[in-house]
Amino acid sequence: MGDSYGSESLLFLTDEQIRQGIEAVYFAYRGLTSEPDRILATMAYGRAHHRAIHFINRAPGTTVTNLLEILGVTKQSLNRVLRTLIEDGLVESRVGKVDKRERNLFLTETGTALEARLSDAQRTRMRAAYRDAGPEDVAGFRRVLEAMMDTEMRRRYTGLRETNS
Amino acid sequence: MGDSYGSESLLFLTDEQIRQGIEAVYFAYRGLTSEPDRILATMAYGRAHHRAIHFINRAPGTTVTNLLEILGVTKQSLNRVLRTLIEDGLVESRVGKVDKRERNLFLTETGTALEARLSDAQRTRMRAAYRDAGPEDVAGFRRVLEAMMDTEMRRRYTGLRETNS
DNA sequence: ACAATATGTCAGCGTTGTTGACACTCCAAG
DNA sequence: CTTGGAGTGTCAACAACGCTGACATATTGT
Repeated sequence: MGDSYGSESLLFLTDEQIRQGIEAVYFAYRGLTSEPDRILATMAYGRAHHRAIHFINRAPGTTVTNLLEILGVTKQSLNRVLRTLIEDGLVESRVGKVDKRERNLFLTETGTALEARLSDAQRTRMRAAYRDAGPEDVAGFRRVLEAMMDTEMRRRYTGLRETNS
Repeated sequence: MGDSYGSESLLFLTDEQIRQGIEAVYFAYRGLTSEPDRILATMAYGRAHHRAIHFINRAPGTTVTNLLEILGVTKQSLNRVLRTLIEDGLVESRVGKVDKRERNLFLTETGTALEARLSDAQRTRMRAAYRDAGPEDVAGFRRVLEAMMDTEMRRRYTGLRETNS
């Protein structure tokens, strides 16, 4: 493939080139989830559990509603996953201090350990890809991906960073 | 965010920076599938149907086994999807010429129309992202993503291109 | 003839998404 | 203080789409 998508040719983007980009995201997503999926399958968990664990770890103390918005699922669906994680002692749900209706979610030690195991697998792959490419490519990679997230998602995404206090 | 991932800082990649890349892929994948999902939901189809249609369009005449390898699912799972697509007249299954055990898959006119509608939605978003970034960024984007696909996937991916004759 | 391949199909199961309905707690406005 | 609404949890039912296992059929190659 080599320089088939060199920068000079990108002024005129064919549908074929665009399609290759779409497929690349699809395969990359699959590559990023395959290892965690294998780990989770050995303990009766799935990708939904991974997502919950990931974002609780990322923003400890987040509320259920906040998590619902980030994940874009219904509360019934999330609740089922959260319940098993709490029962299994991976997630702790504390009643909110200011608003007692809210539940602040935290990973327990066990939960943190699983999170680390799952994200290690992903980071290893990610680091390898970053290394195989190069710093310039990584910067471009990030800029295109951020441009791809729709407005609503970017709001959630950046909003989450502020929660991280 | 701005230059938080400028190229000079990437010589030292923190776990935080890597995690942001992982999340970006997740959100980008979601952004890429949300519109097609909405279209498909109106006609009793799902993402699995989209994937099948996409790769049959990409490599007309592909066999069932080939498709199984690309999609990485079981034949039972694919068969369920393929059956409905054939029944609904979106996909045509012709007995192989050289090997009569094989079935060569093609999109019908209706199937091609749906494929166009679905990929139009994705291409529009992709083009917008490419435009918001720039040629250099797009080249980096592609290089990192290709490095992310695991060896097996890249084999299938590139192998598919040759089938396209 | 026989083994292997490609495909299709049936039955059953698990995860994870959906709607709809309902209950409870708590906050805030009237 | 009462009432409305937000945040949360839960039950039931359902659909999409993965999976395994088993079996049938046609075809191919040895």
